[in-house]
Formats: sequence, C-alpha cells, structure tokens
Amino acid sequence: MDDPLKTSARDHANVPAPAASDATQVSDAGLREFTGYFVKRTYSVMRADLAQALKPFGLRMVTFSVLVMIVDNPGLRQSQLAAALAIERPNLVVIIDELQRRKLVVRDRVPTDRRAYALHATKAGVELLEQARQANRDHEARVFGMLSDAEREGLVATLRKIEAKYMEDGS
Amino acid sequence: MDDPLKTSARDHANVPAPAASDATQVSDAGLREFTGYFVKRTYSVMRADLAQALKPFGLRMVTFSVLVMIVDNPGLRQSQLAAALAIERPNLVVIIDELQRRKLVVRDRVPTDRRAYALHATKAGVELLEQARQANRDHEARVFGMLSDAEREGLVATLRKIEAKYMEDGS
DNA sequence: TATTGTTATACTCTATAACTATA
DNA sequence: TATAGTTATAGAGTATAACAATA
Repeated sequence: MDDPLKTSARDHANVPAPAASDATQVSDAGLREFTGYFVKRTYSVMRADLAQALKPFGLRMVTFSVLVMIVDNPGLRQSQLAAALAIERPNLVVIIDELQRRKLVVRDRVPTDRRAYALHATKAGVELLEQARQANRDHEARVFGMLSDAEREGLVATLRKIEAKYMEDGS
Repeated sequence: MDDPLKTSARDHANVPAPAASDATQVSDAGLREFTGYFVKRTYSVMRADLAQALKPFGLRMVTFSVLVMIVDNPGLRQSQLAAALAIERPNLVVIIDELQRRKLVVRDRVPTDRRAYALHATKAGVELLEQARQANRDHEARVFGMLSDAEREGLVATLRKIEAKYMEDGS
C-alpha cells in the first residue's frame, strides 16, 4: 500500500473538471468518432464465440482458416498460404507443425523446387474440417444471426472494400 | 533435417485429390461463408495502422480508449471503466498504472467508498489526448476513407447491432 | 458475503531478425 | 543474389485464480 502510484495526491491545479460521475451514466460519446473501436468490439465478440465453437475439434481460428485453404487448394505452398491469409511465414510454420502432428495435413517435397513443401489435407483433416465448418455455421448464426441478409452482405462487402482499398493504396 | 514432421512420407491413401496447384490462382472460396474471417482481416489492418498512428504519443489502442473515457467521464471508477470498455479488471490495473506513471491520469481515493479510486485526467493527459484524437482522425481517413458516409454509418450501425444483440442473448 | 482493486500467471497472437538449403 | 522454410524471441493482447481491504 506504499506504492507511490496508488497514494499520490491529486494535482488539482491540473484538472479542469473534478466532478465525480458517481452513480451517473457512463458516457461513451467520445468513442462515436472512433470507428476502429467498434470493429474491435465486434472482433472480440466474434473471436471469443468462434474459439469456443472450434474448441471441441482442437482448432483455433487460424488453424481452421489454414485447414480450409489447404483442403480447397491441394498442393498449396506455405509461402502462398501465408500470403493468402496474411500470416507471417514464421508463424505459419508452427501452425502447420501442429496440424501435421495431428495428422490432419502433410508436407510433400516439391520435386521441381526442393526448397518448397506442397501441402495436402489427409482424410482425417478433410473429415474434421467438415465438422468444424458446421460448428462455424452455428457460430455465425449466433454472432451474425440478428442481421438481415442485406445487412450481412453489406457488412462483408464493406469489410472487403476496406481491406482491398487499404492494401492497394498504403502499406 | 531429421525432424519427422518434415521428412514423413505422405500417406497417399489418405488423400483424395493429389493435384498440385502450382502456379495456379489460390482460391479463397472456402472463406466466403466465413464472415468472422473478414471481420478479423479488417481488424488487423485497422489495428496495425492505428498502432502506428498512436506511436508518436506513446499510446496503444487500449490506452487511447481508456484516456478518452477518463477525459469524458471525470471521476470514473476503474470497475465502471473496465465494464464500459469490456476490459478485464486485472488488465486495466496495469493500463492505469502506465497512464499514471506518465502523469496523464491520477487515481483519487473516493471518500464514500474507500475501496474505489476515482479516475481523472491531468492537464497533460487532456492535451495529449487532443493530439492523439487528431492522429486517430487521420488514421480513420486512411482506413475508412474509401467508404461513403452511408457505408461508414451502415458499418458502425451493423457492428453495434451485432454486439448489442449478442450480449443481450447469449454470453 | 460481496465488491474494488490488486498480484501473479499463462496462453494466444503478432512481428522481426537471422539462419539453412536451395534456386 | 533471391526465395522457401525455419528457429528463436519478444512484445501485445487476453483470461483466470486468488488475495487484501472495504462495504
């Protein structure tokens, strides 16, 4: 209790309005012009629900996405996959390690380029993904089910537009 | 190079379609029914740009949000703040520590409830936030500037609807 | 008993530098 | 010289259990 951070007297000269909002309503008006905040809140809600949904299959959001891409693109290289999902290559390595350890995907040497690995899903990987996709649909119903079809399509269209245009312009 | 993960021969019997998508286009069709994926991508782009924008002020997204709330709600308690921003109380403690160490906010004992602290921004905190808010506006122009007013308002309305309804129903 | 703030901790996510083996 | 994959590592972000002080 002698932590100076917790015991420091308030410098009243520095504070314009010392009014204490005791039992009054907390205002989030200052967040209104903070679009990114709402993106983050939705992301948090979505991520937490999806993590729970995928837990029974031992998958996380990123391993689920990776499995989707490998099943849909047999022979995909790690570098292609990393670029497609915007995952740093070093991080993808341990993700593939994890999926391979569980025998859901395999790494095949590419004869024409011995630096590269071609990724394929195993039968177990395809089957697990099928179940996980259903869990994802249930998750989407929970998280996005209150939206009309038009709202949901508008949301995705807007999100794609943001990313595409931002990537095209800046960074 | 004797890591079994990297040298394991592929079990061809387990793989339905061994076709290698060598130089062909990578398909992300399987992500189409994965709304959360697009939320995540937009969140990633936004977070990276905002982090850069706030760096000159020594702020992160979360410290910026916290500072906004304290400036707009003088006397706010930590527990109210944690609830308002959906931050776990233990995590908020170190965030407030950080802001207080930099003399941007102060913790005042509440006479009527000696367990609680009332949070206030200092003059330095208010001034820094003013600059950071401008940096956030510039950031928003970069990340969301390609949207029409209607699209941007629709996006925020949809995001708020998702979170409000999800909180009301489930978890 | 319940709540406020706290400590400690652990796990996930993300990012970067530097290495190897191939091209 | 450049690229594919890798190793190691560090910093954020997030979540939970358990505690002291106070209500």
